[in-house]
Amino acid sequence: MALALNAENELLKDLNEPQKEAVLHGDGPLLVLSGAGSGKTRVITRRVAHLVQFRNVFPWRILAVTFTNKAAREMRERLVHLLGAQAHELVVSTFHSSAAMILRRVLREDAVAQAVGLTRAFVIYDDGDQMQIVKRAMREAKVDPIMQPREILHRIDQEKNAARLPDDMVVDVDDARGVVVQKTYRAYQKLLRAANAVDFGDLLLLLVDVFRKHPAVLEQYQRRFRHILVDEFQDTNPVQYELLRLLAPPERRPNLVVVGDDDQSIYRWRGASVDNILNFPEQYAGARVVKLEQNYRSDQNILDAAHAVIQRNTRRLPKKLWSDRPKGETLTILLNRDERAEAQEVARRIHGLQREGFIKYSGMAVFYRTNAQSRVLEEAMRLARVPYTLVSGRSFYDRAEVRDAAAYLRLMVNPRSDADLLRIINTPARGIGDTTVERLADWANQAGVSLYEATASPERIAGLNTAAVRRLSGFHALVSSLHAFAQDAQDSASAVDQMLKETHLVDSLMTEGSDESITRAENLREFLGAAQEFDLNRAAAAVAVSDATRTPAPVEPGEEDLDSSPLTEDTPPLNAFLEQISLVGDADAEVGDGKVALMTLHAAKGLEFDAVFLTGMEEGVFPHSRALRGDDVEGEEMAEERRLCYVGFTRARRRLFVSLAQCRSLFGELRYNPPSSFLAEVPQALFGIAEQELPPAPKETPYVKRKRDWGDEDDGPRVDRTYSQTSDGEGIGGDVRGMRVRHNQFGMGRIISTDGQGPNAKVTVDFGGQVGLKRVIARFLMPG
DNA sequence: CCGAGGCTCTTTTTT
DNA sequence: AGAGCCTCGG
Repeated sequence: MALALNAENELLKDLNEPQKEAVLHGDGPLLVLSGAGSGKTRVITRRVAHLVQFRNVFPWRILAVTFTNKAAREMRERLVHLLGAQAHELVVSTFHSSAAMILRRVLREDAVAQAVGLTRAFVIYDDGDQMQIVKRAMREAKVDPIMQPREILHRIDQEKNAARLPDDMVVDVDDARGVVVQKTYRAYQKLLRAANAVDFGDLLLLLVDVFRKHPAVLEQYQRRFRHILVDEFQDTNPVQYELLRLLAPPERRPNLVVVGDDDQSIYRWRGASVDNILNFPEQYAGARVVKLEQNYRSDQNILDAAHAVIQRNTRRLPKKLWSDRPKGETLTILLNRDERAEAQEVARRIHGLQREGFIKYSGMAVFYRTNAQSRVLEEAMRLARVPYTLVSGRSFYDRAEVRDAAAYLRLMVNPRSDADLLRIINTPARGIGDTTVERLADWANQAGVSLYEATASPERIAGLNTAAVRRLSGFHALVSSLHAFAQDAQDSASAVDQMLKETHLVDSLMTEGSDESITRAENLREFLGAAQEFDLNRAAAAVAVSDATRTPAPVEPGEEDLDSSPLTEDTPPLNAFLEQISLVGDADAEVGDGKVALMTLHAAKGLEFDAVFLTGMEEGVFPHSRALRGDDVEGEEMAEERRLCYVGFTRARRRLFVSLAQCRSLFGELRYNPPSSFLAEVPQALFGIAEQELPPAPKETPYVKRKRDWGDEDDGPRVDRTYSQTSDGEGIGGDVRGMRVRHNQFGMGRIISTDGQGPNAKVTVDFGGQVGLKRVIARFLMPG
């Protein structure tokens, strides 16, 4: 017993009071309001460990849900560290992954499968597939072409996020667009079911639907999951919340622990509703509320800056983040001529920090608002030989050839998947062209069968010549053979291998012989490698939860029938691999590893770094122009941008660099954006510079000049790219920083930063007083 | 039936 | 600037 007590103290020893309170909280709902860097992941993992070790809760009765796979992976690792092999019996995954697993499970029951219209082999469609289906749905529902497919899809997604099936939509009769959405939505769902496919939204929505309609099924899971913990609760959308309410009904005072920070809610656009966290205490009457307000991560200057920005938002839950950390270094502004100069400057600073020796590459990160900004940054990192990883999650699986391979795999497990069939019916080219496909599709439509089924007897299809018939038969034989193989496949690698062989995907690329096609062939081999790795991991996990190590099933009366098996059990190996691809993405792109991390602000949530570079701090870039448009009446979009800024700032432990460019090319036009309004919100002392040195606050509208307006003439603004291209990121006048200089017109000043080198370098000089910051050409300056 | 080339339109963030 | 869509010529 003494030993156990010691162990318990061990588990609690480095926690502060509110953290302990959350970890030790007994039964009933709990809301943990946790500010940035206040140790919430630690609280969740310790609580789970505590439940298992000291409250004798079976690990398989605990469901811990996160939003991103990164977060889930990290949590699992920490739990393995705390609990050992038992941790593998916990269900730790994202909302979508756990919903997918449970959905496959409940489909075991015929009644459910019937009602939902899916089999256990269902496949998950991604964004591209969804677009295809929407277009087809629009045709079949014969809707007025008053809306773009993209927009309709967005509306459908929103409906799903709100937990509404087509029939649940409330549409006004004279709301023409609403009618279009509803009709398309209905046809869209029919097409998905016909293809034995679901989209991301369905994973949650259909499960909610099943639970609502089959109380007995729901009850099994209510009984099984005695403890549910949700991370990043501020980002739950209504379907997710509904799922939680079903599994943990408020009136039962369930053991539901939700952890979140309303200031870090950045997924409103995806249907997340901050109200979920704001109203939780009412929804779950009697819920305990614990606030984690001590920040352990960032130096005070950084926290002050973050606070200055976020406190401009109204409608926040009252809390005040504090820290006993030192003030630390001041924040640094990097003002640059254009985005290339910006990227180079960031690379240069990264080198600088690394050379100082206190911060390693792996402790640094570069953030940006939109993915499009990453390209220039990547280029600069390569040029400057800064090791970096692009944390985008899915780059590898987004490549065309890899998606082709995935489409074949999905077709293997589920030949009815029309979207996949259409994708690869002529890849590699096998002489089945548009006309043939159109006739095939028409016939399938008439007959009410899938495209694959239609290829079974192509001779029945009118208008096809003998060659086309022969080719379709050949294709059918291929898919049917692959399907048969997939039925018996014990692992995913053998299926991938077989698929690559039979389809000649690799061979055809190799015969093509171009550099590019060889790269693509290599990607496909890498895809096979990914499948092998996946199989190994799965096997290892299976061993960990094998009967030998399994925590015994319950012996409590009335619980003999409780299913304690791993949730993954019902997912066939190939589906599991596919699920990993679509739900988890590229697991290789891990943070750390001696490399600087490049990512969007959204991807940065939940991470922390010694040094953070927040690039593109310009009005229109960040905050994004969408949030600045007039249609944001509530200011909600702007509030979300501000929260995003808060998230970005609070990722930094020690150093925070904010950088901006005077002009930047966007969609082929040069844009002159004023500095981000967020910069003006930060007290200037935090930058360690006097008031007048700051870039001017945004007032004029961004100056935009279209390229074709100025053609090849030398008039109009131009960016001289030669500086960016010739300089190597080393010593672009770096040593003149702080130097005193004199200018004929502006007088005495101090150099803040430089772009380029030589007499034509652009130099930012602080002239003080009325003049303030000016950018001037180096040759107009005299040493002061 | 296939590929090349010109055209348009686009972009926020992701499970 | 780049991707995807469409049209045209082989």
